[in-house]
Amino acid sequence: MAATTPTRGGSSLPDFVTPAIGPVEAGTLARRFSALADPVRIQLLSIVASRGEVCSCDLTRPLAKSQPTISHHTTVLANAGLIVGEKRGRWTWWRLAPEARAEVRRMLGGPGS
Amino acid sequence: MAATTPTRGGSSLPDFVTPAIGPVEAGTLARRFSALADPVRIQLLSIVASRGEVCSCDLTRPLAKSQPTISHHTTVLANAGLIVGEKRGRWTWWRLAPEARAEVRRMLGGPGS
DNA sequence: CGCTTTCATCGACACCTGTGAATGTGTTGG
DNA sequence: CCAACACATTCACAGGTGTCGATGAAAGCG
Repeated sequence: MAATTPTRGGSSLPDFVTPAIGPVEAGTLARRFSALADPVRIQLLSIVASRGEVCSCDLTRPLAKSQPTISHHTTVLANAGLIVGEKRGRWTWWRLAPEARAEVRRMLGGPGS
Repeated sequence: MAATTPTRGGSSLPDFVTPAIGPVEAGTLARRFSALADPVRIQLLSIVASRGEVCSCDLTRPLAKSQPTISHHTTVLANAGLIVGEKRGRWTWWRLAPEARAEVRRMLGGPGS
């Protein structure tokens, strides 16, 4: 027999490996990571994080994207629970979601590399 | 005048906001998050992290995916620098990349929620 | 030497996603 | 009121991505 045989029908372990993370939680995590898997959204989050509060009209120029695109990205980030928007007057002000604030700053400025 | 006017052509700040994260670094981060933006890869990483060393043939059944699909996901994770593969005999053994080990465990088991 | 096993690659398909023009909705200001 | 503005929504399209069957390459086994 080989030195170290992969888990076939071995008796030491069940037929299949029990994942430490189940499919449901994996989907939740993947969906959250998907919200961060876009350069525009990373920069958008970075701007919101650095300025505290930003309206959409202040995002189109630095991100060099059209207004519908910016609106799309803010919606994605909001649905992921990373930012929250408040309509004041005719502007929508975006800031980091309080619950995700620490995590976002860790993701962006943390030991990413 | 409105209470708080968005940064238009204001004189207190430059015409456009300087993002705390530039486009290049944003792309790097986004690419890394893209590798985690899939439920199968999250579970795959979780299995590798919990068992230390796994060969591809031990992944097809718990993940309920075909062999080419597993090969695709391991390639993606390896290209992202999250896992490393070593060919021993006819099996390819996967384990967490040493540089990314702490980060991966934080991503999966950390205060993700 | 064949035969099997393990994995990677290719090709094809369905699906998802980022993008922007056009349009709609609500608000402000004259 | 009506015009201008900020933003969301709709629609359409190009490109990316997950998936698997088929095929190929490399390594062990009899």
